[in-house]
Amino acid sequence: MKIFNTLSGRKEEFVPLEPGKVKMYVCGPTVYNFIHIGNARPMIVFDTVRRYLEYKGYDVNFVSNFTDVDDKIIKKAIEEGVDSAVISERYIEECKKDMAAMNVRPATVHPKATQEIGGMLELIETLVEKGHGYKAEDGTVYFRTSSFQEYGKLSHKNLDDLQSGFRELKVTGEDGKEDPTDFVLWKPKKEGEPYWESPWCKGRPGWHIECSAMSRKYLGEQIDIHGGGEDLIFPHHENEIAQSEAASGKEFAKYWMHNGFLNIDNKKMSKSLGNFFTVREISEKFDLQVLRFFMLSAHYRSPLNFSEELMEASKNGLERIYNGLDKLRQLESKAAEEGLLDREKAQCQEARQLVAKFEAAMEDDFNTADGVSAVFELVKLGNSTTDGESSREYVAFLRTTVETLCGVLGIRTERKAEVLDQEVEAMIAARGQARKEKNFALADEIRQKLLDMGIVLEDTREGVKWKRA
RNA sequence: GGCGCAGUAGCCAAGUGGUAAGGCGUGGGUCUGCAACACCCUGAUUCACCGGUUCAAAUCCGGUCUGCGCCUCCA
Repeated sequence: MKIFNTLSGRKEEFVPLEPGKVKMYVCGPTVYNFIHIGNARPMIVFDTVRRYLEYKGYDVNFVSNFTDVDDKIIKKAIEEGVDSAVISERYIEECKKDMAAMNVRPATVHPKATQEIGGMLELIETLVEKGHGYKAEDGTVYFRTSSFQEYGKLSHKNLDDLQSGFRELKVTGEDGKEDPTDFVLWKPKKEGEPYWESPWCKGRPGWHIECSAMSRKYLGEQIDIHGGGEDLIFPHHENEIAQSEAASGKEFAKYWMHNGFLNIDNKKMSKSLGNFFTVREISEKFDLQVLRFFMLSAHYRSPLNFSEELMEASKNGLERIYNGLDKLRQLESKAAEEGLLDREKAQCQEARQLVAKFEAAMEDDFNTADGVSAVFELVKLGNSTTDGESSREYVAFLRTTVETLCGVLGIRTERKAEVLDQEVEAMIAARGQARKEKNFALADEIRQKLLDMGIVLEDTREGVKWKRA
């Protein structure tokens, strides 16, 4: 299996630190609002990575944090006149709902920054002791980037360029920093902000130290995979490496994976442009399975453009898979023949080749777009080689194969069961009766009434189907 | 200014040296009382442009044009 490693800029063969096990950490959201669809991309991408690793038999320890102390959370808390924990707890719950609807499995552990302050203080103390951190006059503790030789190795920047770049920007003069590229490990509290005691001052942790500390606590000093959005490469992940490696003296993460951005109409999503969507808003128009399927339609490292039109296309594509599966399920329940027919043996072989195609795609740096195409080909194989004569074994084989691959992608294959109320049920029955009697005028009248109520009827070979418009 | 990415059919998107996957849409057909649904079939002599390397290039090299990202909180 190959993984593109941001550290080397190349695809590398994946070799876990410990055979059969994978330790992976993914930076989670700051919970000051409903998550937006940009947050959803890494969630879906890395959930899929995790599912594939598990499909391959790895025991995956997957840790993803919630950042629940942050300026934006505090700001919102002040606006609402509540404690900041009220805000963060609220949006953690909402985020979990969205994740469930996107079929993103809960992580093995979801640590919250505010519950992990002890580990952060310990880590900062270690850094200060080793000369990698220092306290400024106002109590702020900074990381001394010049003390870490490899600073810049992830983002492929060199410290000299960074320093000259920063000097031009550095007029704000907040600093007791030794160097403009130094970053905050601990900062003093301001009036009305949540704070914790520390050897330096009452205050709260810097953002970067949170992930280093939580990763260390739950996964140890060295992990296999660290993931997040590409915008986190610098400075966040660069700083995590500096902190973790300066403290432990060991390589922090072996493979760094970064997903590309999600754009709206080819522009970066932002509130000021008015092209900002939360996952919750999207869920009002589309089942979030569609959002997941849409995100998997491109390679995770490519930028992905979001639009309603593209979502509509994904919805139709997903529907094709569901329809194929429906057909297989029906044939399976009615099959006359049990054992495999002769002609079906070759077709099973064809199906196995498509599974191999799917796996090869996923082995190649999680090429989900190619993987999805294998699923479509499997669906076509099912549609075009099965009928009432097909054996139960063949139909069941195709069905379970498609379901398994969808499972790896995290696409749910069970349609939501909806219930009709009795009145509608009765109208459909009445229309059926009218059709039997060839009273098509009445039948069409009833159909129109149902349509006005938002129920669309379809007369299929297997009987009358309905759906909501 | 520094670092980096991308340009493949109407749209989305794989493929990165051996003669263009897949999906959506379109068009045709099958089914159907009709409609709708569904399914099957259908599409690039060509991969932004110009040169070069090679028996062979969408794939490698050089250049041009266009779009985008990071360098500041950001998934």
